[in-house]
Amino acid sequence: MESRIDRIKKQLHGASYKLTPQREATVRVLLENEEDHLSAEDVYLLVKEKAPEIGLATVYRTLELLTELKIVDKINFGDGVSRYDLRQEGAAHFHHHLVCIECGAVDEIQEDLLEDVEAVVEKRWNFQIKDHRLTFHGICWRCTEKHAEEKNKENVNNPNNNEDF
Amino acid sequence: MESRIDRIKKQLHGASYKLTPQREATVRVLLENEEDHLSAEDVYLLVKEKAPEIGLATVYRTLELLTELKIVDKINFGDGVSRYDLRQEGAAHFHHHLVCIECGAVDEIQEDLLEDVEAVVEKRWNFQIKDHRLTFHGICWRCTEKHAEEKNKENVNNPNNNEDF
DNA sequence: TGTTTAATGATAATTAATATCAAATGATAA
DNA sequence: TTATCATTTGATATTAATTATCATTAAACA
Ligand SMILES: [Zn+2]
Ligand SMILES: [Zn+2]
Ligand SMILES: [Zn+2]
Ligand SMILES: [Zn+2]
Repeated sequence: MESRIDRIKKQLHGASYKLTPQREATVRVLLENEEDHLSAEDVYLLVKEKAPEIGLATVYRTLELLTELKIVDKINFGDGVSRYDLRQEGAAHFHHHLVCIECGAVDEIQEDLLEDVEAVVEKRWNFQIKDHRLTFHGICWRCTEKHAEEKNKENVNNPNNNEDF
Repeated sequence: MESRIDRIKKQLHGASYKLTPQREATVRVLLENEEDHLSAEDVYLLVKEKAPEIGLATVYRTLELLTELKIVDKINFGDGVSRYDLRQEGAAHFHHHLVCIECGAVDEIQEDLLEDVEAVVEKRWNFQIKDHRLTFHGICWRCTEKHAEEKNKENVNNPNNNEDF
């Protein structure tokens, strides 16, 4: 954690920015909620817990800065809100997402999976890929399991249930 | 074109909606600009040319309705605006996009390309995929060509240019 | 220490999208 | 046709996310 912050500090310095206390507090919130997909507002509320004097504008500015430096990626899942996602250290590309249309959960896929597709696109469309966004919308494993359980319960209560036939 | 509108009309009726003159005008604008990626505001301005009495709210409502019926897909390329894209008739999935980070052009990929990836995701992550969004960010072929031309010109003007060594 | 520059916080302004509601339209049945 | 009822519309108010502004503060400098 500390070493991660140190490296981010160096990245900022490399682009002649400072890691101010407000920026550090913001980065810490992102690190502590690495698996979440927080909006600027979400980050603001969490940062305020440790640094109550921080302003919303500063959070927006910090997130913008981190995006510019490719420390975080900005993504929009279709609700009108931008969300901010720490990039895996050293990752060449942004990771992928599974958005559940039933429960709203957002799961991550860290594996690349797109290598072949990107080779085709670069060649056939003569397009130099710098980054990508890949999001699947569907039903997550938790919701699928829940459905199976419910169906089970139904059949126990009513063994002659023949909806399957 | 007319037959396409007829089929959309039937889709609306099937869901017990009417194809009102306002809705038809909106659909026509989408058909006439099929390769563009119009925002609600863009659509509004274009529709007003043929149906000046239409209100912005109606355009938003129509686009929402068409999205619900999967006649159009709503997509966001990272500027804060939703854009609306006619789905290919009969297409199972939304097509992919190439967004140029230099000139802003948005090109389309109609080929699926994701079949294998989706099979892996469905199995390994136990996720039932219903739809997807795939966007590549990079440099389009036009910008690449332009760069090549510029470099050429440079070398003609200054044959001893040795920046390549 | 004074001087310059960068960063911050409060708040105003902008913008996209949604909500509200009275009026218009359209289909339906007497 | 006319009365009736639900749907749709247009104008406008409202909400919500983001950006802009600007005076103040903090940091680097020399
Ligand atoms: Zn789920
Ligand atoms: Zn993520
Ligand atoms: Zn380009
Ligand atoms: Zn498209």
